[in-house]
Amino acid sequence: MKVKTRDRILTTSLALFNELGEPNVTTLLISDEMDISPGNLYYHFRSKSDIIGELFGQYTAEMDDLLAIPPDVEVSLDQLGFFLHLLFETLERYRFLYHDLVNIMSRYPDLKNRFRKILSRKGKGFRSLCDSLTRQRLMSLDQSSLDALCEQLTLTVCYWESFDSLKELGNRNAMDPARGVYQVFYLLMPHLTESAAGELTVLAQEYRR
Amino acid sequence: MKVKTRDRILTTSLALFNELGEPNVTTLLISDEMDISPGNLYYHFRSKSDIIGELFGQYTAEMDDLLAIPPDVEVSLDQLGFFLHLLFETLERYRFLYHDLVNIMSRYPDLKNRFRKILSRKGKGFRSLCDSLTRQRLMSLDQSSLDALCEQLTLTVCYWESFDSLKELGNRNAMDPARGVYQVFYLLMPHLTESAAGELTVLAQEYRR
DNA sequence: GTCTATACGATGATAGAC
DNA sequence: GTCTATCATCGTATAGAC
Repeated sequence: MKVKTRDRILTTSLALFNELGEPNVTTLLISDEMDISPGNLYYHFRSKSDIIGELFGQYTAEMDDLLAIPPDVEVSLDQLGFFLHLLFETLERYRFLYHDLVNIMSRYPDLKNRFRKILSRKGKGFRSLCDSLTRQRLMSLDQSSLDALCEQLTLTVCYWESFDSLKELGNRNAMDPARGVYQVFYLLMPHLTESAAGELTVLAQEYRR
Repeated sequence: MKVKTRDRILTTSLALFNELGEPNVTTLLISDEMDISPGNLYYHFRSKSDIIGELFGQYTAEMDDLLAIPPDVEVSLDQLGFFLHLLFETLERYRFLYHDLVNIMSRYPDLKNRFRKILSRKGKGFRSLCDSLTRQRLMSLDQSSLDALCEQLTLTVCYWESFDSLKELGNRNAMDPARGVYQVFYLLMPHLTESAAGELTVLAQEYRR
């Protein structure tokens, strides 16, 4: 069973975008990498922005799936770690989007609002998770602190990969979702009750590299 | 006394880069905006990357100045707020650098190492400040938490502006350094002693918008 | 120092045969 | 569906006159 060319274009583009940065990837490079002709690529996609739009659609779909957290959910710290790991893994797979955000958004303007929607969904997801921890009396926060924390969590998941890969340039450690989970754990730590914080410290060691 | 053309090129470029994103600003647009010819621009700068390199030099110089924090410094919370405000203000003035980081770094490769140097300098600066707070018994942290906190502070100052302007797209609130200060205050809050946290809460209100 | 004119290369995209 | 041309455009950069 052969993989459809259209899908191969998407996966190849994604890989190249992540590796080289979207602006450095020409339609010629994509078709070259796939051993097809540029004309063939343009048979499947009307333009380069269409490819990006479709990849963004995939990203959105995966994120929506991940962030569909019921407001009455009860998460354990273990489950939280698992969730975060999945989240960082997904963000890493579409990391090119955040590497040249302004450039990408300015060339494909409809992406702006779609980006903002995802952003607010991330914030709401974290809110649900924090609420859950609060209900379980693992965490205790006043309103302002909670707002600031969720904001901070959202910022961190969005930009952690960019930050980390800049710091670890060419390092083998780079691009391990676990590093992100570890960092977020330490963001939550100071707001947890003593026993929960102890548990999370132990858990954090498993994510440490 | 006339401002030198060379300097006007730099300030005009900076303004346009910040407003439109560096990849969207052509040398023609710069010279057009200044009412000079493209040839004239190329008389003063050998290439577009030279302009970016020089702007990056300015950014580095201002940052180095700001981050030259003596290890034995004693800062009050007030002074800390003032420092953060200056820091965010400077980062905002050179925000284009972080808006398309990968793209910029890939086209002007020598910037990579210079970026990393600044990054590590930021981390060390925050370390000195935290050490000062610790010495004054305003803050208390184990080693792992301190590392994670400084990492988090560095990430936040680098990407806060990008994050905030994405969230507040076209909003008037956007691009006020005070918002960044407020956010960083809440990052420090949970690690402070009760009285210091109270003081910082009050101070944070002044930065609230 | 500043201008006009232009070369050059790269890239997104199309036309038409197979 | 896929290929081989080929176009049109744009952006950087240079040459040479004033």
